[in-house]
Formats: sequence, structure tokens, C-alpha cells
Amino acid sequence: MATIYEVSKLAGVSLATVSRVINNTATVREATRERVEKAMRELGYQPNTMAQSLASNRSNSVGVVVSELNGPFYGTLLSEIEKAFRAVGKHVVFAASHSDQAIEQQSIEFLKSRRVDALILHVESVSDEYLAKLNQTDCPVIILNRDVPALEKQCITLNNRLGGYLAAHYLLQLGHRDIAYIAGPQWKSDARDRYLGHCDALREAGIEPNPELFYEGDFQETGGTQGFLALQQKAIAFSAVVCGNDEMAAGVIAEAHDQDIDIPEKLSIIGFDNVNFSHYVYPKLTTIDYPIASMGQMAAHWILQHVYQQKTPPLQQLFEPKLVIRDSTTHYDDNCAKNSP
Amino acid sequence: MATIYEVSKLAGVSLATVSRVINNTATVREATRERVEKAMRELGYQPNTMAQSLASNRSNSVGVVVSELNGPFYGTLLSEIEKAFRAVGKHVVFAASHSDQAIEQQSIEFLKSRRVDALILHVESVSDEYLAKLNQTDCPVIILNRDVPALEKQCITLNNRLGGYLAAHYLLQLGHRDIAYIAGPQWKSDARDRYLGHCDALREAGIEPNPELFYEGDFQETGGTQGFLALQQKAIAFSAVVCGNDEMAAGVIAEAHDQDIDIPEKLSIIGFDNVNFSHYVYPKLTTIDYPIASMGQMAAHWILQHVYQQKTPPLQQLFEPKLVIRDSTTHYDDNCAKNSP
DNA sequence: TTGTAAGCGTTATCAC
DNA sequence: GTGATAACGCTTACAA
Repeated sequence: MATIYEVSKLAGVSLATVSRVINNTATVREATRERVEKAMRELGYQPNTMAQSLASNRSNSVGVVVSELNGPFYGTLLSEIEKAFRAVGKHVVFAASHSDQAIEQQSIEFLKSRRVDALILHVESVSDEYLAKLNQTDCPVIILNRDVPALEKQCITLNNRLGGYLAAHYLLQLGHRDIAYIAGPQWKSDARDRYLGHCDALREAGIEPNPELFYEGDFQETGGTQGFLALQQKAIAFSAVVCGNDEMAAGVIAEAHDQDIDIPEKLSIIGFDNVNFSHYVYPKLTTIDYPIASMGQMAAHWILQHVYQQKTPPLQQLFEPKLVIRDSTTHYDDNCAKNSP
Repeated sequence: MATIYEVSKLAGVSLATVSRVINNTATVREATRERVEKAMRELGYQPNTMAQSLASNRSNSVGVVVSELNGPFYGTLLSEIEKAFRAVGKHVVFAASHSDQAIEQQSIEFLKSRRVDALILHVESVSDEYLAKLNQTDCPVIILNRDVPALEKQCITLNNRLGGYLAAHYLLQLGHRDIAYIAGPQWKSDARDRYLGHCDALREAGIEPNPELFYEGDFQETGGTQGFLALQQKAIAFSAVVCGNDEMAAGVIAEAHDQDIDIPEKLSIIGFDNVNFSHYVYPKLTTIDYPIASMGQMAAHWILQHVYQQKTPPLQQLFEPKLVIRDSTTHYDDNCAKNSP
């Protein structure tokens, strides 16, 4: 593989000049540039990125760590990030923590050891302090789906509260009054915010949230099923159930099928995230769209701008969810048997 | 960040010795090794991977290119590959071709410019010749889900024909005789093989495959829907339909719902791949499991063994699919209205 | 505008 | 066993 030295010899210029045309780092006379480019072409020259990195103290690569890769969510994220960086010749190296708390921090360190120029993190278990410290080293960090006060300029988040509001508001609009809620783990801020938005909408409609209609699940399909069963045990009936995410909504739907409950006629169900399988469930799931692709893109833009000094469209930190109406919800009907024991 | 030089000074040894303890590359007296290790710990030393790569001509990273990242398939693949390599301190950098023919080759070149030690490819559009040439350079290639004759030792594939056989065989066993087939694009060898297996089972049962019961789809959900509609137009009735993949099966199920056709009572449906949403469709999809996780792991093992000289479990190139029985299939029943105009 | 030369932090080849 | 020292291929002052 040809080196910069051979190029310089063939073009009859110095190493420095070749480097200049490679990096556009100083003005080079047009004639010279052309001679160099010709030489590069003839030799099929490709800069050795390792040498570049070593000399410039820049790896031209960014790291991404996500908690899970199997799910319907992170593929889209990674895909978008990679696309954005490749367009400017930067590589992305990634690690998955496989939802393991111990591995998460280790993943970050692992990528740092690769001297990535920046890190995009979608993580849950590491502490705010750790993230703040990390950012102070040499490696800017941008954080998805989480608010770290010390890093407020570098967090890209969804307005989860608004999302929760939109879901409940839609159901209220359809005439539902007794709306059950199957939440995600309440130690997670997004799960909490979604429920807060839910309560906002209820109160706005003059309804006080009823603890009897609340169940704390685990964001998994089975959690949805269990939540639905638990809610049915209670004394109070409901005509709709909103879930903290689509997986749990799928769990509810599955159980409803088992019990021969017609959806949406007897029970309206609404999810959250709009993951890629949400239109494979039957009936197709009404849900709240989480614009993960745009958020990934924005993370890339932030780094492009702040780390690589590239021009990008204006940055945005807070994203708005949108209601996606499909077939799992319908008007409240007095005749509909409310769901209760 | 501490360098190897500082470590050597603190430990009172030469650069070379420190390098030796880092790489276990020659015998170092126990006392010396300990002094060096202590120094490394005290300085929080981490080798600079760029410098290592430059000097050793090894990047300690492997590249992965996949055609798509959104789908339900590649996340699992990447996840498994990353896990295997991280365990031995190797990084993985990836690129997605976003199903774009032009980008695919460019993605490969992009990763090669990063001097990856090896490449794992799940690609369709580049030619066999290109792959063979690629492998001859400096960069071993391992290929997933595709047979490249010139690289037969480096291809990891699924026995698609067996998979097709298993699906049809199961339906025959259930008593179905008129079985429609919605295939993937027949220029793809996996799509072809699956159908061949289907025919194998039919002939084994003394049934000659009927071209009227065959439709060539596109592996997409909409293709399944269109295929189902097209098959219904034909003069011949069928009691079951097998699809070249799960997406198309989902399309058939959606259309069946629209037409109020009971599944599986009136129509049995079977997919292929066992993607992560296959149990979210209703009824849960009977399908053929594609062991993508094991295959990704095997790709990693191959590289670990041949490129990094690590010991691994024995390698395996051909994987066997398995029938996964769920709720979209049932016994053939004479009373069942066959599907026809 | 172009050239010279000193790094960048390792590994690897010699000697000792 | 250990230590000098020359690569590795590039960037980047500093000169010219």
C-alpha cells in the first residue's frame, strides 16, 4: 500500500505538500494540487488512518454505546448515526452493554481506550457524576434520552411528559373516563415523566388520577400482561389502558386476545415509542412516536459541529413526540362492557 | 495520559521491557514484571491503540458491514459479534449500506481504509469476484448468508433448502395438500433454496409443485399482501400458504384479517426467519428459526482463530434451521373453505 | 506557496 | 532477560 512518501516523490513535491492537499489545510497552488492528486490516483493511495490519528491526536472515529441492540429501537439509532458520520469520513465504533450494569461502564472505558473523538451514550446505569467527569477528560460526551444537569447542553431528550399527555388526551377526547395506566419502572425518569403527562391530561379534564388504575410494570411484554391481569383484579372498571411503552401494550393485547376481549370495541389500548413492530400487532397499535432517528441524527450533528467544526443545521435538544393513531383505540361506548372482575 | 515512556522511567526499565509485559511477547523476570505492572497501575497507564496499530500494523479492530440496520435481524447479529470481540479486547467498527447497491461497495472500502484486521460481510449486491479479490489483499473476509465458491472456507450459511423443506413438510403432516408459496426474489440464492426445499417436501409426498400456487414477492410485508391477493385470483384453491420470510407472512396475515379469514382455522400460514416480531403478530406466527446469533458468533470465532490466533470452539459453516410451531398453523379440515375467488 | 524536520507512542530487531 | 534504536506513516510548526 502506497505511502505519502511515494506520492510526494511521484508528484515531485514534499511530504508536507501532499499532506496539505489531503487535508485542505493550507492553500496549495492549483497546478501543484493537481499533480499531487494525479499521483495519488495513480498509486491508489489511501492515507493510513492510524498514522494520521497518531500524528494529529485525532482518531476520526466516534464511539456509541447502547444498552441493547436486539430491540426494535437501537438499530435505527445506530444506522442514523453511522450515516451521518460516514458522509464526512468518520468511523463509528460501538459497544453494547447488554443491559448489564457492570458492563455499561466498562463499555465506555473500552471505547475511550480506542481514543474516540467523542462518545454518544444511550445508557441508564452509570451515574450522573461519572458522566460529568467523563466529559471533562478529553472526550466530549453526548447523552441520549436522559437529563444530566451538569451536562445540560449535551443531552438530547424527548418530551416524555408531553407524550404521556397526548395519549391520555386522545383517549379522553374519545370519551373514555376510566383509563388504566401500566407504567414503566418509576425509577426511570422517562417512565415517570410519561405518567406525569398522563396525570396532567386527566386533571385538565377534571379527573383525579386513581391509584387503583395504576400499575408499575417493567417495560417488557410480560409486564404488560401481568399489569393487565392485576388491574382486572381490582374493584374498579376501565374502558381503556395506556402503556408506558409498546412492548407492554403488546402484552396487554395478547392477554386480551386470550380472554376474547374485542379490541378496540371493548377496550382501547395505546402504547408509547412507535417501535417497528407496533403495526405488526393486531389490531395495529395506536401509540406515541419517539423520533429516535432524528435524535440520533442530532447527536451526530452536535459532534460534527463541536468536535469536527463542521457546519450543520441548527441543533435541537428537546424533541416532541407525536400521536400515531391506528386501530387499537376507538370511541368510548356505554354498551361496552367495562373491564373488571 | 501517561505514555509507555513514563512507565518505563517509573519502573526503572527500558521501553522495550514495558512493551514486553504489555504484550506478553517474551519472558520477563517476575520481579521486573511486577515493578512494571505497579508503575502502570500508578500512572493509570493505557496503551495508545493508534500507536500500537501503527507500529504493529494491526488495528485490533474488525469491520462489519450489513445491508440494513433497522430490521429485526441485524441488531442481534452485531450484538453477538461485538460481544465476542470485546471479550478479547478487539473493537468493532461497522457500516450499513442502507440497502443501496452503490453504497455497499463503498462501505467495504471505507472500513478497509480504517485498516481493519478482518471484515464480516452480510451483503448482497457486490459480486463474487470482488469479494474474492478483497480477500486476497491483506484483509481476510468472512461472508454471511451467501455462498461464494472462491471463498468456500469463509462462508457461513444457513441450510435454506432444509428450512423450506421443514415448513412444507410440517404442513403436509397437518394434512394440507394445496399449499401456496410466496417466495422472495428468485435472484437471491436463499430465496431460491427455500423454495427448492419446499418442492422437495411436496414431491416426497407425491405432489408436483403447481406453478399456479407460486408467487414471487420481494421479502417485504406489502409483497406478502400482494402475493396473497394474486394467489386468490387464480382458479386454484389452497388451505395453507408458506412465505419466504416473516415480513411477507405478516403481510398475508394482515390481509387475511381484512378479509375476515380466520387464521389458522381457514388458512394456515408459515413464515421463515423467526424475527423478533414474529410472536407479536396475531395469531403468533409459526416459522422457521434462522439462528442468526450463533452464526454471528461463528463469524467472530473464525476471525479469532485465523486472524488473532486465539483458541475457539470448533468452527461450523453450515447451520440448520428449526421449525418453530406457534399459532398460525393447524390441521387441514375438509370443512374449511378453501381460499379462492 | 512550499520544504525541512521534529515529533506522535508504540513495536520489533538487534545487540549485549 | 534486558536495553538501544530504528521503523511505522503521518501532521505541523517553523523556515524559506
